[in-house]
Amino acid sequence: MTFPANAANILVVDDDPRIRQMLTRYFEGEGYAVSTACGGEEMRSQLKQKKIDIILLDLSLPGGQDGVDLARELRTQSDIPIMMLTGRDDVLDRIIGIEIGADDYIAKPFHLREVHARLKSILRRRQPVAPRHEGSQEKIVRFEGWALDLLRRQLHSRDGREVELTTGEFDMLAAFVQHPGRVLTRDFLMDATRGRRLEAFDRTIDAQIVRLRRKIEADAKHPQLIKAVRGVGYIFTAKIG
Amino acid sequence: MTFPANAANILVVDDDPRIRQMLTRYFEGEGYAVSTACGGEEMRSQLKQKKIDIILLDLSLPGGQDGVDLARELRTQSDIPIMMLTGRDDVLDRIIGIEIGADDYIAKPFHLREVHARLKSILRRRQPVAPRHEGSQEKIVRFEGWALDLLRRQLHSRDGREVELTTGEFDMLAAFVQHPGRVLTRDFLMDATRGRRLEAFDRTIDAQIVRLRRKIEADAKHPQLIKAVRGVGYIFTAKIG
DNA sequence: CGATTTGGTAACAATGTGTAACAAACCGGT
DNA sequence: ACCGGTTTGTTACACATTGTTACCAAATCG
Repeated sequence: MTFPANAANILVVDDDPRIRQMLTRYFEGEGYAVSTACGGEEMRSQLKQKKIDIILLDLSLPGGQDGVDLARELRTQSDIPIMMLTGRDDVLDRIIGIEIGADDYIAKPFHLREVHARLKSILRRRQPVAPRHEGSQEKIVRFEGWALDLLRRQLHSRDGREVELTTGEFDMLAAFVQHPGRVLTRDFLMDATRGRRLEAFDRTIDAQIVRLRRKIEADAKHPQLIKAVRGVGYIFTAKIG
Repeated sequence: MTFPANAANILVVDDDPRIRQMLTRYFEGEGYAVSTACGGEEMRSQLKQKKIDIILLDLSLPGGQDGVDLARELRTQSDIPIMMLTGRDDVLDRIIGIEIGADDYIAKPFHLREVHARLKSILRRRQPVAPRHEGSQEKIVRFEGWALDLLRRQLHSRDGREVELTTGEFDMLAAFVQHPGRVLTRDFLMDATRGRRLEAFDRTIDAQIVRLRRKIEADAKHPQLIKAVRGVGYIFTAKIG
């Protein structure tokens, strides 16, 4: 299942309630889910309860454990991205933060937009996009003389010749062969092939269907493989071999 | 094999040529073999070529990777003793150095005799350590007739001939073979190959992809190994053997 | 059967990638 | 420090792909 980048869960760990509130307000406004903790104890309990995607951690916390300790502790247990918030813009602070394993560092006072920008950057580069299919073994799907290689993203026709598919065409066809004989809604296809939502009056899917049909249907006027289901979406009607 | 402490191979990593020269002259005068590097790149290539017994490493290096980064990287790959050289005698510096895994720490400006004394001390401590177990495990990845040696940073073609890759090309290919069948975002690739962030309108990755393709794709016009995924990044589509 | 809705498609706009050419940075050897 | 050869980053433009709009035809409805 995909979600927009800003559906991420943020955990803010800072002893200053004003900072917590500021960050919470801002990021909730941006569509994130925000949890807060004022110290290590609370942080641990939050982490146990919720799936946190990134932690904004104050470098200097009161009490026995400051941010450095917490960050180090976190690193031994998980690889949740950490962005350190610190009082001064000091090279040494930065070195410490990065050394501990923080993914970024930002000095107070900070601009919320900058925090947001960096946070997005971290979330993006942290992990490559989820695989579209599991395993690196052979995954070749055959139908009506065609052979679609899901790993190599290649389509071969009956005579073994490769038919080049664009990114979008391949993703679309892959979605179909993985759900043969089922009606796939435009919403579903949009999510599967573009990872986006379908807007009102959006003909993106239809246009892409036309393009795909032109490459794989014997007679694009009378499609045999991909048929429209009026008012719903499309269905892949070939038998998978 | 044992050797007299003075026969040790020293690698000096510092961007300041005066420092390099000073240390080289002195230690060569004392009977050591001295190699130098002014940055991370050179350090790695020296380490590949020569058997190094101890590294004198400047804490603050210009460029993307400073001494802290390098020390951390080194520690993940070997246990060669490291003596950090740093600009100030700062407690924090010391803490950082030791935390990274440096064996000792000395502030500039230093007396050569003191460096020598500490160096001997470290080497004495290290003597009993078992000989390096480099290559104890090969890391060779095969795909489509190619063989990529991740430790030696070499690529061999089907007929065993070596194809020379630049640093950037190798890093890029290494990132791909380690995540086969996954879409890698430009952000991810930038982080993995340059350790930097992707700027807006940054075509660095694309340019590097072109260069890599020219070396490993049979037909760069119709890439089989590295395919673009529109709007996202690239995917390595070969089966890893 | 005419009105209305929905899908098919062409045409074009918007966006993204491929690539050459050049500039900048880097490296190894004086 | 300087120099020549590499390598990498940037820019510009060509080309490819996708998104949007408009219009037509087919299907559906009353």
